[in-house]
Amino acid sequence: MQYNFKSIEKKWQAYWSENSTNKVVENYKQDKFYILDMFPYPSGAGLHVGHPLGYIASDIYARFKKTKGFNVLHPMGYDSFGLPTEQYAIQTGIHPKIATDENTKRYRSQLDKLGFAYDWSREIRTSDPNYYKWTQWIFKLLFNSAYCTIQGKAVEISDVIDYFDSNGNIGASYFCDDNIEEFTASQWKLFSEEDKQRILLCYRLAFLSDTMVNWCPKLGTVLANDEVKEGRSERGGFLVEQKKMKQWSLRITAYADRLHEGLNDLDWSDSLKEMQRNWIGKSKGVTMKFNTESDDLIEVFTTRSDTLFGVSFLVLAPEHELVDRLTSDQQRNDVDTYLNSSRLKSERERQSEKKMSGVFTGGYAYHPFTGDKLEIWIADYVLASYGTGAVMAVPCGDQRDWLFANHYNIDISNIFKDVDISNSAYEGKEARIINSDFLNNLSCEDAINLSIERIVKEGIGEKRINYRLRDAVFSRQRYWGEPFPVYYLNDIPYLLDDKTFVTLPDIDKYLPTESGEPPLARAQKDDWNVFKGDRMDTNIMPGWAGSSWYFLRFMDPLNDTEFVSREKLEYWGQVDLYIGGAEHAVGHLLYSRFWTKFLYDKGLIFFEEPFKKLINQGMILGRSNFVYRIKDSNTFVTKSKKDEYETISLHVDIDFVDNDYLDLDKFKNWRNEYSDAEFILDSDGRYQCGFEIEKMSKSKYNTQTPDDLIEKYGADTLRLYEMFLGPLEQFKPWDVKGISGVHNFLKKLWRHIHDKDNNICVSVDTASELSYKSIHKTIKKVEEDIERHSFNTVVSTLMICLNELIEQECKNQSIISDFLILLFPYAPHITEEIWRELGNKESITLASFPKFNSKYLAEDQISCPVSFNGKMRFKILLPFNMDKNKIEDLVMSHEKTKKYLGSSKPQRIIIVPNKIVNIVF
RNA sequence: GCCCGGGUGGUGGAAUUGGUAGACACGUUGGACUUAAAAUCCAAUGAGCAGUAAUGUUCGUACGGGUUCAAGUCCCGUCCCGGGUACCA
Repeated sequence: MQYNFKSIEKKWQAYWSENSTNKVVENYKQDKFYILDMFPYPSGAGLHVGHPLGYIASDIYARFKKTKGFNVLHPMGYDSFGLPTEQYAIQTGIHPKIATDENTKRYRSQLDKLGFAYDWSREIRTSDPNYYKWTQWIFKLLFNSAYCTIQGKAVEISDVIDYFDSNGNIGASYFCDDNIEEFTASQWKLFSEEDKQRILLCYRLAFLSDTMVNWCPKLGTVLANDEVKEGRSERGGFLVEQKKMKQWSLRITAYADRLHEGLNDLDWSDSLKEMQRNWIGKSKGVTMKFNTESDDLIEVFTTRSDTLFGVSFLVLAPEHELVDRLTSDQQRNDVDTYLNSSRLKSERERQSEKKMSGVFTGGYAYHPFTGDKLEIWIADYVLASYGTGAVMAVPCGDQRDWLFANHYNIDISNIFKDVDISNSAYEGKEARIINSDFLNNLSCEDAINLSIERIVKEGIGEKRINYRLRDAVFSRQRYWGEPFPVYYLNDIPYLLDDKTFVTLPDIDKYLPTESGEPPLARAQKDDWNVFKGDRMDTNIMPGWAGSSWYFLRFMDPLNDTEFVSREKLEYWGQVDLYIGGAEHAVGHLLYSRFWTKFLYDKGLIFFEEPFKKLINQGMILGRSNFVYRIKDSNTFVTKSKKDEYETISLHVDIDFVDNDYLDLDKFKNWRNEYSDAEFILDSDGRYQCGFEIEKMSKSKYNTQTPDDLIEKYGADTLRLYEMFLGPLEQFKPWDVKGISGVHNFLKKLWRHIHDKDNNICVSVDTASELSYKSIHKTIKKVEEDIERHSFNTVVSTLMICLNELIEQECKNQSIISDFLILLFPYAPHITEEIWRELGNKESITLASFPKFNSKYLAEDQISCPVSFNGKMRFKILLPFNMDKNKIEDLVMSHEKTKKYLGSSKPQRIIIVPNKIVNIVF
């Protein structure tokens, strides 16, 4: 009998489950470590080999931290609200709850087979009413809060009321809002209750407003900006259009600056932080007011106030509020035509159009410094929703302005020294400024500073920071999500009281109503667990609502009176390590940070950032195989001969292919149409398939489930192999070719310490010096590598160590035990089995990491002199026990060294064991 | 266009601070064991040149330069691949 992974893995998985080995209990005296995976959306397709990659890494790190003495929280749950399940419900009529239950069951069994050490008693599902009632609770907090720009934090809505009672809101930008009405304190007091509510709605962090939204007709819902990729829905790939609708939004823009600044201290990858920075899009600049002929003020925003004297005209967005007043009678017709045509264009069409288009209003403005008369144009390359919706056009310094000026024959003046702008604008920042009055001869940076100073001093404008980030649309017109704890009276939204939450009502059909209302409008009065006012809110929250705070709930998932208890919150704190895919860079990861900062403001949690360290695991790509069918025939030709024919390439299931060679019988049996297929083969009688690396997908027949591989090699092998594939962060194609290598490693380990009858055979005699060297070298390297999350190199290190122990015929029990503990995080089943065979009563999960002893760590290598500088210092890598004369000889005999030293002798030699050494001459 | 990554044998990848490039594994080839297969074990394996051989020697980390006694690693320029993002003023 050899290494029987099937029975071993089954046995220990059952044991761990029966004995709740992985249950985590708060131990306030022990150091904690919180490690989290991005919880999965339980789709119908189940897991493929790409999914567990991050889970394996986190499991390894969690187990490792446990052997290092930490109390490790490593929970798992499901992000179980979402679109695909609902689409499935529409097609089949099956309630999303039932489909979700089935899918999670399947996920669970797949995860269990991999031997993960999750504490399943803490499992949460976002679609569980006991969970989402707390999501609703946070929504209520957001609704009852506003953002005070002076204090720089969220405040109670009652603070806003107090402020209005004594100050009104004239002039002050004391709170973040989207209100345009101004009123005095006395006017405020005279408003009706309804009017007050309507105004307050403009100040709440969760607010209802008419906004341009991304409407996806095919999905029948609105989408957030991060759910739209290149004008299409991220899920489904349907066209998305712009539409004005009354929607819930969250005022994330209030937090733009804190979200931007907070990135600096996070231990996240640079690329990911950069993505968030770009998404927030912070730009520092200045606003400037231009007087017009008609005595209006046009306010523009610019980051390049140094180019102030290069302005040749102004451009307004078509939606700008002054367009109508500025248009002259002669131009009225042209302007109306242009406005109509641009209104008909979707955002996408506007953006895809490369040609500049615009129209002259007939109006003029005056340059605030030169007094020059500037034409005012309208063009849709200026966006109404960014900055002030108007720009000062500097054709010599901005390519868009240059193209526009060129197209409409507007003069282009040059303010850059020694720069040719006849073919394009100069967008660099190196040139000196000329033709610019008080900015002449300054560098770009100095000119920006001086110009801002003057602009502010003369009262023409003020410093301003703009953000690209927009408020997050928070409602969806779908069914399978969190309902809002909101009812309406006279079309004004009111919250349900503190203790009341809405459970998702059952409905007969999951489609929108005939009148176009969301599916929840199908629910009759009695279908709701609570019904107040004229009507209930029939929107649901977006997919990211539940996932924006789930890491908090894991600390205390069963708490019925609080979202999480203070005590547990204080103990577990921030997530120390978060592992997941980079596709959530500007969605989930930004929203979680936003909610965390908000809850921090409310004094409910004690940290401002949710995830201290983040690792993005790279996607595992599939390797698809192709066969080549000769056109209009049922004959398939091998790869090497395909160019001799006119062929169509077809995806073929990778199960029928071994090492790119097709199993002809399996292929023929795949589908009826192939049963009498004919083949043109290679000279060796085989059919070779083509291949391509693509995303794993069912339709490409290139998915590989973990289940098949576990069946064939066992979970321990799969875990080791997924790590062995390469660096965690890297995108890599899945390829099973190498799996036999790690499987052999486990078999070798088994054989090394078992005899022919499969009995454990180790020795208690003292091992050789060499063997201690091997194991201690390995202990050191494994610890360092796991700590720096280099999970792939650990596997090699362990393989080398085992090879050495085998060669040394070392079966020393304590060395083997140490080795098992090192291997345990990667391969928990086989190590647990051997651990018990060695006579240990307790599970290996309770073992502690072996202590490394530096006395076994001498280097054997000698390298040549390595460094030379003017002071005649040399660096040399050598064993620390080598004597000085020998070193001297070594140095003196080295060819290149001789060249520099001639015959002089070293004066002093400084030796640092095992390190590079300085030799002073 | 802009911003981030990255480019190392036939393949996946090592090389942690500039210090023997190619660890470890796959694959391939040859051999042992076997009636045979599977399994296992041993050996060779970056390229070129010289040699019967041990061995010696030159080239070699996308390309071209540079710094250094020493460069896969640092600097400058070019090319290619991947990701993000875009009329954001």
